[in-house]
Amino acid sequence: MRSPEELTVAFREAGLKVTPQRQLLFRLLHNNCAHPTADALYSVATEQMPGISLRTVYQTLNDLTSMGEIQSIDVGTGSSRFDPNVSDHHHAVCDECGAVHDVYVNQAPEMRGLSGFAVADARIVYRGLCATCSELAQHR
Amino acid sequence: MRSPEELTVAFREAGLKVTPQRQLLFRLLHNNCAHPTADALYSVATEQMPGISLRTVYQTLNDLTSMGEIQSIDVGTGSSRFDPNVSDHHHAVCDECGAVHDVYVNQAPEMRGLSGFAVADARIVYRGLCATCSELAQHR
DNA sequence: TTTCTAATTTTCAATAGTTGCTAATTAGCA
DNA sequence: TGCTAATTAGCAACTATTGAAAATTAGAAA
Repeated sequence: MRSPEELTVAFREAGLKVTPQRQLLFRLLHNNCAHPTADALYSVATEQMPGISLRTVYQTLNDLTSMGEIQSIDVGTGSSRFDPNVSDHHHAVCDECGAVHDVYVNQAPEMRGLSGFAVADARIVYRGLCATCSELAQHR
Repeated sequence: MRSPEELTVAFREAGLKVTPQRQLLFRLLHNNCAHPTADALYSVATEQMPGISLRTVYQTLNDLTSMGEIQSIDVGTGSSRFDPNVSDHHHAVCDECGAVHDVYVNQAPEMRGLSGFAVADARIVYRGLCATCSELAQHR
C-alpha cells in the first residue's frame, strides 16, 4: 500500500474524507507485515485513540481493500487478515505460533484434472513450523 | 472416504454407534464431489429424514474428519466445505457459480523468501471461471 | 427377547466474526 | 463561518459453528 501521506491525497481525490481514525489506520498498516486481523488492529488503535470503534476499523479496512491498497487474506485461522503487500505472493502459516509470513514462488503451478477452467488467480497457503518454532521443537 | 458399508464396520470397531442419521450422511457423502457445506448436506438430509438436526450433521462431519475419512476445506467462501476425496489435491473455485472442483498439480511449488520454515503442507486455491461459466461469458 | 448403559441426538443457548442501520458528528468545500 | 455529504459510534442482527444438558437409542450382555 501507499504511504499515509499518499493515501491522504488519494482519499480526498476519491471524494472520501480523511479522518483521524483513518489516518491512524493508515499508519498502523503501513509497512505492517504481521497480517493483523481487524480485531488486532482495533486493539492497537484503541491504545492510541480510545473510543475508536471496531466498526470503523472494519469499514476502513474494507475501503482500503476495495481501493486495492491492501488485500484481505484468509489462511484458515478463523478471521480475515489484512496485508498491505499487494504484490503477487503467497503465505506461510506456522501451526505452532500462528504467525503468517509472505512468501514467493517462481511460477504458479499449473493445474491438472480440470479442462476449460480459466484461472484468474492462484493462492498458496503453506502450513508447517516457522524457523523459531522448529528450533524450539528440536530442543524438546 | 470408504463406502457406507465399510464405514459402518469402522465405526463399530471404533466403539462408535451406527445410527440412521450417520448412515444417511455416509451415503450423502460417498462419491460426492460437490464439496458441500454442512448446511447444504443438512438440506439434502432433511428431505430424506425430516427432523434430523443440523447439530448432528456437524457432529458427524467432525467425526469423519478426525477419522480421516473426509477433509474439511476452506476456499474462502465463508463456510467450511467437506471433501470425501482425501488424496493430495487442490481446489479450483468458480467466481461466477461458486462451484468447487478438485485439481491436481505435478509438484507442490517450492517457496522462496522465508528461510527455516518447515513446510508440512501446501494448499492451492485457484480462482477464475469454470468451463461452463466462461462459455456463457463468451456469448455476452 | 429384554435389560442396561454409554453413545448419540435434539434443542437451545452461546460464541466469534462481520455487517446493517441510524442518529450524531465532522471534514472540508463554498 | 456555514453547510452538507461523508463518516463515526453504538448497537442490533446475522452467519457459521460449538457447548451444554435432557431425552433417546444402538447394541452388548444377560
